[in-house]
Amino acid sequence: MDNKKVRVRFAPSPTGGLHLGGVRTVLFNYLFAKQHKGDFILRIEDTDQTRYVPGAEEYINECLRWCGLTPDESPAVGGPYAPYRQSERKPLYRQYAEQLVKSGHAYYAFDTPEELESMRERMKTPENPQPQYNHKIREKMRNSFTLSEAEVQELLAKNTPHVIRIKMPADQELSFTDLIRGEVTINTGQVDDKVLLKADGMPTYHLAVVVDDYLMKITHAFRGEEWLPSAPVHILLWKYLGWEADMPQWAHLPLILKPDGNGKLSKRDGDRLGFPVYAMNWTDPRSNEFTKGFRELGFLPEAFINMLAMLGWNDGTEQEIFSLEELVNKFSIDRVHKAGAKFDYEKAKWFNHQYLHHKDNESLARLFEPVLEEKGVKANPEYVATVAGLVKERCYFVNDIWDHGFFFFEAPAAYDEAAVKPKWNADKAAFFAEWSAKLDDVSAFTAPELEASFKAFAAEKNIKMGELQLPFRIMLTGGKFGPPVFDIAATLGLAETRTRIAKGVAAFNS
RNA sequence: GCCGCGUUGGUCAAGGGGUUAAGACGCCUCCCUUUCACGGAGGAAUCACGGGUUCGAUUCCCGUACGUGGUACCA
Repeated sequence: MDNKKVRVRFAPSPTGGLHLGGVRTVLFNYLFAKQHKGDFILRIEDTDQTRYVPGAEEYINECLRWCGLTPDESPAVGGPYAPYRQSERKPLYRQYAEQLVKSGHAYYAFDTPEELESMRERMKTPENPQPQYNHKIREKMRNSFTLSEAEVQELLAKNTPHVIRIKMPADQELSFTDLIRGEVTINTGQVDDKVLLKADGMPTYHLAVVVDDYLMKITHAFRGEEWLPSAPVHILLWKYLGWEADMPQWAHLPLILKPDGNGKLSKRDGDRLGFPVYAMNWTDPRSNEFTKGFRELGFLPEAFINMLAMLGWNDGTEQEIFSLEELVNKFSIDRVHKAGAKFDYEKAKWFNHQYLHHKDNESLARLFEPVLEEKGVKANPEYVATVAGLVKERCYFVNDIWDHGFFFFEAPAAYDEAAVKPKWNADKAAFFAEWSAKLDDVSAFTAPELEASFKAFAAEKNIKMGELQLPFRIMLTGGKFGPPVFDIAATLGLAETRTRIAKGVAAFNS
């Protein structure tokens, strides 16, 4: 279409934790930008002062950082189009709203909130349960259509609170091309005369996106599907302001839905169904309500990102595991699904499992370090890495390393005696005592050597391997779990293995 | 109510006028392993419905149903 540098933006309002769907929007923006060697911008849309939540912006920054989706321009790092916080751009917007009034595409409205409320009450009918301030109603309200020029000027001069609303055409089919949905047509009569500039002088989203996207030279605008119905307002604004040639291409992303149907996924669903919805832990500073995040639950950022990418997009092959870099290369907006996707936490866990399974032991050990610390365990990094390597394939989360390998850090406190005792006898007790004594002869304290020795001695004693392996495992771990027994013994080392055998034999004998 | 968007197994989904309609998650069976897992081999399970168009529709068109979003001086 043109060879302008690609510039996209993620424009959240700082009202709370960052929803998984928001992160996906960030992701798609980021992938698209990076693929086209373009810029990814973070713009904070804090035009609603009543909804501003302290800390939310920092939280968003941290989420992006954790995910590795860092913006090229943002309130935090600045950039050539600063400021990137709409509240700080406040003085900018009024002139454009006024320009629209002058050109006849917008008008002053002096209706008070109470008047609006009463209008809605009055006009409400079963057929029209939600009356809009539209081309019909505006004839009945207090605005620069119904008021004389003189009256308007007087009200303005007296600083009467007022808003500026767009004048939507009564009946005009407006079409545009959506990168995901193709041609979309909406009748302008269907949407109300949206407020552009609020009484407090702040722009609404509708004015602010258009003005800022223009000023910041945004080329592609990706946003959630919930914006589709108001797209005509934005498109008209681009036209009325005379910027049509610079209008970004639109892409309305499908929504992420509740797993059990009925509606878009919300924080509440996470609480209800037992999974996270926010990227990271979030505590609402007002209500003190705490919400658990993917990060703190043990998700790896690369797994989280990968999972999100596959929620609504695929590359047409059977590949499901993609690095960020691969995603940047392979992402294409026209392969984004049109329909909303129900979130599947089981699949999300599977992604994390995949990443954990294939992560190198040293990194895993580092991630596991805090857990060990919390348990009050001191262990050298090499040892932890070995353990991680042994148990990682059965872990979904980093924390699971403890559940599957705690016995590497502390001797079993109790034994699953029911699994051993029925078949326990003096021969077996003798076997372990003697084998334990022979352990010095093993050429190297490794799993294969140990197994060979164990096997040979079992044959000598004429006891089946199978009869011995389970008791051995239980001596070492306390129960029927863990990696292969000889790996455990080799990792534990000679002294510890011996101690545990002795303790185990004693326990089983009693 | 009105308007927009959507609809392939339970979920994510490939495909798109003629196919045995991929694959993944989950579930089940078996193999490996005398723990669990990993891995491997199988299995159950799908084109919302009705009309067209066509020699032939899951695929194109139109309806209906259902889902979902919007309908704020919130984004």
